[in-house]
Amino acid sequence: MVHPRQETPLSRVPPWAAMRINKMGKTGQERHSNPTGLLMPVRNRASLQKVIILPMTGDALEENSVYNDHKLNGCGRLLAHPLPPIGPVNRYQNYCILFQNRIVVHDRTNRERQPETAVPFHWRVIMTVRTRFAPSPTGFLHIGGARTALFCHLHTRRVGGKFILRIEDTDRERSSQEAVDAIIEGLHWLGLDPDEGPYFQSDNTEHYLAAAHRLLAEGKAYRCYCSRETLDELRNQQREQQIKPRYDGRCRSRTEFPADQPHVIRFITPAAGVTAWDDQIQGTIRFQNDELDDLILVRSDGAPTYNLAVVVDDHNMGINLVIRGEDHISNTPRQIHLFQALGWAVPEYAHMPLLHGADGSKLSKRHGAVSVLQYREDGFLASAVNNYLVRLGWSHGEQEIFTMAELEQWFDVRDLGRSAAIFNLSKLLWINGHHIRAADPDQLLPDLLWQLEKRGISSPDRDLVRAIMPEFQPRAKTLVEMAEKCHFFFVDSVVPYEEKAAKKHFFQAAPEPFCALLAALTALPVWEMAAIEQSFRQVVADHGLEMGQLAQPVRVALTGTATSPGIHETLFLLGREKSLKRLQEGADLLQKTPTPVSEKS
RNA sequence: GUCCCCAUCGUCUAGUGGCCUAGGACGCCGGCCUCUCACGCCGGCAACACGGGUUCGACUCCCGUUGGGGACGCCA
Repeated sequence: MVHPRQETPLSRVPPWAAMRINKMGKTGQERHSNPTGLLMPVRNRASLQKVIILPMTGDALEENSVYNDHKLNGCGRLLAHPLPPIGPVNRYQNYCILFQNRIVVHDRTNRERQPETAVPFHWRVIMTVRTRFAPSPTGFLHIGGARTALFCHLHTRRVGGKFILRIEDTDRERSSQEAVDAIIEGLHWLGLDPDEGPYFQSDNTEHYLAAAHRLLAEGKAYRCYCSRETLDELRNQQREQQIKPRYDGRCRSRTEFPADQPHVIRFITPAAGVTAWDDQIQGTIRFQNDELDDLILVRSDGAPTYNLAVVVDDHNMGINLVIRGEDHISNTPRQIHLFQALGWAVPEYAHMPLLHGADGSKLSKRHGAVSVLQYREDGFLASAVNNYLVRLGWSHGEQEIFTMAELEQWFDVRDLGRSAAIFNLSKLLWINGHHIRAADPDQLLPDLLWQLEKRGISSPDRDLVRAIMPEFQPRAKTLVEMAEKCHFFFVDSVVPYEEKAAKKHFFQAAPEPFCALLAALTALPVWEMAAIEQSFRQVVADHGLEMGQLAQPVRVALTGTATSPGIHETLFLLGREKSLKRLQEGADLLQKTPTPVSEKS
């Protein structure tokens, strides 16, 4: 049985066909049989790498020569050269040209044939997916933004595309250099460095204004002189009437448009009809055009607005896939109108579900939506944060733990679910623990050293830290926790002991076996694991004890706490000098304190 | 209020009409391992929002209701 999705008519094969096929395990290319004269939409020239025509027979088509196409008069002007074919091509039969935003495939000799009798041939389209992450530098990179960037990055990796960083700083009041730096550093930490950029919208103001003035000249935009007060009043009235607040277009009917009086430039939104697109995550989304008002393109201070800047940049930068949060869905029809008014190709859209806080609303500062760099501070691994974020809305069988390499191979934005996910710290912790355990100790070393230094241990012994790491990897969910747990290795003395541990495990111990162990270890010729274990077991056996009866008080003496790696390992790693010193301190304390067993009753 | 989107265990998810007595993961509870703490292993609790259709058959398709979210700026 053929699934409906596979029945897409060839004439409607989307430009990201290459990507879709890729998902099936191919290499980003595929053959299709087409009738001749097919118009295949290509979203944006910049995205087009090459088109390869593979007809059944014939000679090679000449490369780089210009072919005029008279069949398409009225559609626009010829923009492109023929695309280089590979394989034998009959120059009088099949060729293709890039015409505006379409690839036109022709078969001259068969021009008069009916489509059903036309000789089919194969084509391949290889596109470069270009997507962008476009944060506004009004604050740090938070976890939701990081997720968007991650999805952009992963998706482009799989299809060999480009991931572009664009800083949307058209609001100069609220933008700051600190925020720009924080965003770039945050992305870098997560391993999401862009392939291109950062580009700054503040560098492109002239392009936006040129586009706005072109629309003005073409009668697709107009000057609006309404004051903010007028607009506020209008909005309030509309809210009272319980209708959607929007500009009523009153300045459209003006007869005078003096350019020297304070005004904004508004876009003339189509009054009727429907604007729809096939969202790669959400499916088809439709808006009635009469729901939309005339949006502002240029502010009264002459600065362009977001919607204008986005459209101009997406076009100029050759963006053909926009991956962004679903809070942008309502901007999309407006942006599509602008693309159309400017005669530009509309990109594909993928609106991803938002990340929510525990209360189920959009993640914000209120939820402690802190900078991603705070997660580094808190001892999380970038790979774990990425792993966690990608599982919010995406899955791959029953696998939970992923490496970046796996994600770059498997992630496809079209596999994302459509419902919002709630951020859940305990699962992040679990994943982080996994990544810590799986990590190469050498890779963790710089971060753990950093965490130790933050805890006041100046220049910790690098070799020692490296040596103890494997003991602590399974015992810590974060590097902060790891630093806490191995802290005792780096201090001069652990006295006084942690109260609870001392009371429960230390002061109840008998001094004799304790001192016997001290003596046995002191007598050891070499400080080796096997020898330490041997001595330990001997003392335990000699005094007729259980392991724990000696191990626990020793552990307290060594670490000041009731928990640590295995007691032999701890002794060995702590080293002869420190171990014996701490055992001696312990022995002194035990002998000074006349067994206060009765205290507990 | 209007428009748009969403809806499976507490949370993240699998599920594309019969493989579902609904699978996995986190968390939680119990156990095993054990010198402590972890790790690991075994087991348990726990969900298809509701109501109508369509169908021999609905978690899956359609409609409605309810609930949740988003948008409605001279912010992005």
